[in-house]
Amino acid sequence: MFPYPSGNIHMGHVRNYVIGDICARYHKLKGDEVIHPMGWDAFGLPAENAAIQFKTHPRDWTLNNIENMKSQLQKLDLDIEWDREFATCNEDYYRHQQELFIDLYNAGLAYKKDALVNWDPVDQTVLANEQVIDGKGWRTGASVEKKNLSQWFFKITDYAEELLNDLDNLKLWPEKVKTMQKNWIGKSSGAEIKFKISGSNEFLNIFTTRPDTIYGATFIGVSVNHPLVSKTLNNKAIKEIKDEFSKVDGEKDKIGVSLKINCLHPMLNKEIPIYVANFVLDNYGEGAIFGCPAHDERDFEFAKKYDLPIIKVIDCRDEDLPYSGDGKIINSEFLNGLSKDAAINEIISYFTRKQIGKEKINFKIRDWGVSRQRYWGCPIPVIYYEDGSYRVLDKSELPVLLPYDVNLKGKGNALLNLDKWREIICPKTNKKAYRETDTLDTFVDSSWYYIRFLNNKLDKPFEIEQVNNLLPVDKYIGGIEHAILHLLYSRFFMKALRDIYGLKVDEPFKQLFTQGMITHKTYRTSKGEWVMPREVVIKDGQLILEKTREIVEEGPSEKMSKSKKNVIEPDEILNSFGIDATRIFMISDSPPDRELEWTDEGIQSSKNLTHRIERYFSQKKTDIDLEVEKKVELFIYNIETNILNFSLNKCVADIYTLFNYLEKRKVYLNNSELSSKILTCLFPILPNLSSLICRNLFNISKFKHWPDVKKDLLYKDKIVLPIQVQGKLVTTIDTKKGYIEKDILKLIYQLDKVKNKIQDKKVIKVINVQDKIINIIVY
RNA sequence: GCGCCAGUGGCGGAAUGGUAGACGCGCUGGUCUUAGGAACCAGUGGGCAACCGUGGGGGUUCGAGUCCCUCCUGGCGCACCA
Repeated sequence: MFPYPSGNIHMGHVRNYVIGDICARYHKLKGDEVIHPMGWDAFGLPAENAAIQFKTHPRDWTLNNIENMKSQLQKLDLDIEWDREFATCNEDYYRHQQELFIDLYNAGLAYKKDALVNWDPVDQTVLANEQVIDGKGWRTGASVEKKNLSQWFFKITDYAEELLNDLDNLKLWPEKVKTMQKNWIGKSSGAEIKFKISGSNEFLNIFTTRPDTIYGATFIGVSVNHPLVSKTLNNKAIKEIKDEFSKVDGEKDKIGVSLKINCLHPMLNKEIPIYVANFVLDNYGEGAIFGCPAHDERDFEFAKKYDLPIIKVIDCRDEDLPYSGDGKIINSEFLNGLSKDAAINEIISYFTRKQIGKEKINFKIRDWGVSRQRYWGCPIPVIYYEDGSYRVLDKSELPVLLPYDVNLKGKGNALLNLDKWREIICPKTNKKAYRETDTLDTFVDSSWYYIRFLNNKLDKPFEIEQVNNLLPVDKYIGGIEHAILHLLYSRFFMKALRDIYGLKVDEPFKQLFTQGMITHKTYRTSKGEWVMPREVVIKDGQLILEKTREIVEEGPSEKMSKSKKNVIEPDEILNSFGIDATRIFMISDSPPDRELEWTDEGIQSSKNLTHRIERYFSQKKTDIDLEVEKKVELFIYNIETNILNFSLNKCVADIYTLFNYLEKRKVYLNNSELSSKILTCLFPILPNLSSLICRNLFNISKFKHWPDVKKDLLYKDKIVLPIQVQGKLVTTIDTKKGYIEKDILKLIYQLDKVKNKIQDKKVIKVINVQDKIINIIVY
């Protein structure tokens, strides 16, 4: 995943890009066509906030950071094609995005509507549902407010079913990410039922997964944001209810206020009251429910509190109420005696016949709100006329450039105050018009950047042929935090573009690898102040702060963060330990998908390994025998297998195993053919060091092809055969593959250890797994 | 509450149902010395031993860290989803 240019590369970036670089270098050596690009996710709020804080311009701040981070990345010796580089904040990227916006609009996948949206009061902008975590903005942590605003949306819900189903085809994605997306899409099937409002000709729509319990409905609950509420109550009354609701711990207490109007029960000749209830969500289903207290925990609690009738419609013991399981339907006229599923079918067909309801599949996922009320983003190519109507621009009218000269000091969106940019005369109608001042969510930028990497110079977003030939991305590496943000949006984009352009690609990323985070020990003083690990020393068995001699306490290893002062700067590490040791450490201690704890010992031993390899190859050549050759072939095989499986920690173990063997036997390969093979295999992991040694030994600077493994040399003739008695290991014997069972048993029975085990018992069975193990069963 | 993943030495971690602990860190003892952020040699799961050992308890199997059931613990995600 491409980085956000926040200022400096951090260790997480280093790990991410080293993993990818090892794969890329390996595949290049194999002769595969590899595209290994880098770019910048360069629009976004941090730039704007930083610009205000440091009195600079978001563009200058961003471009500066890019320059800095690029030079830092280059120090890592990454084999990146910098020709493909771009930043999403530059015109030559976002102008094409504006074109895609127009495509989406024309395809009916982008639309504008008034909606209740998430408002981040700190960043002063709207956020998509995916960007609100536990009711708080994902970047600011501020409590999100609900606002009714006219906003642009992308119709991701059109693809809900496909986004869900196609997860099954993503065989090379972590199960965890797929589960998260599945939960987010949130498909459930049930029915939509129309309840007639008493004394009115209007109806209230309700979604339920349990239409079989309709006869047990004794009240209606609506969300406080439901249209019926604003129609019935005045603003003051609504505000009072909201205040009331915000006072209780919404997760626990179910409270409500009667709207003092009723609904007609669709099956029974009776009226049931409508309540505004705090536990009814406005963003799920229709924002309205029917309450069936006997068979739903929440409804039960609510009914108890407000003394509403509880009518049992599924046969169960009274003490089991509320009972939400399966059972025989009772008290429900023609449904009586049916099971849950049969009753659901029966009642839905009844509703359909009577036109008071229908079968309904409901999705939790909502359309993607993409409008942001901030300056530093891609302008939305739309103009508004004075009568309030709007027009999406033609592609010929693009690009809509983001102006540079803005005043960011005022509150709100700087573009709103920039009349000379905002006001135009529409060239089509000659009428006065105003540009859209909302910009696109930065997740739009990152939803198609991998396509742009195929050709960043093209005068249109992409070439259809090229997309068909080269996508999906074979290996995509990044953190799991994007599981339902970037990774879901990109899947939607790929599918939408497929339908618009007739592409043959369904999914953007064939294999997803989620790398673990890097952690480091934390330390704090007795006052609770965080202390940098390198300022801590041990004195008389006590951890103390070197400067002030204060006693400090060691905390758990946690994700590196500036606030906890446990950050390690890549620049410093590269300067003291070099590229190769840094790369080795990034992959050595843990599997790449798990946490990696930063330790001083770890980076030091990585450095020692690089020295050791260097020393090894400077030794004079000795005789080489077949066994050495076999070990080298095994090494090639193992490294290759482990790179392909992302088991990079095992690659490091393979390196140690090989050099332990060679040095133990004092076999030195120097400039032999075997050295060349070993160095080629080291190249993806240690490009700098292996190139250097290669130049010294062979006077060539480039590695040729990845060596083909001589499979016949992997065959092991001599084996150590484990001998078990009663399934427990007793001893092992050295033998050769293909031994004759009868002959070897004679030998085995003479071994003291075996004799002692068997004693005078009778051998009743011998299990010989040829060349693997022998198990003797006695009685 | 629901879902997913994990639990193996002092630590990070290896083990297509077939010798548990590869490899590394740390530690112990030693060697060398151009005194290094070294290097090298030997050792390092527990136990004197027989033996015991992969979170607990069952099961399948000739054989289980690995498969099944169940419980416990930890992590992550979702969570009033009607």
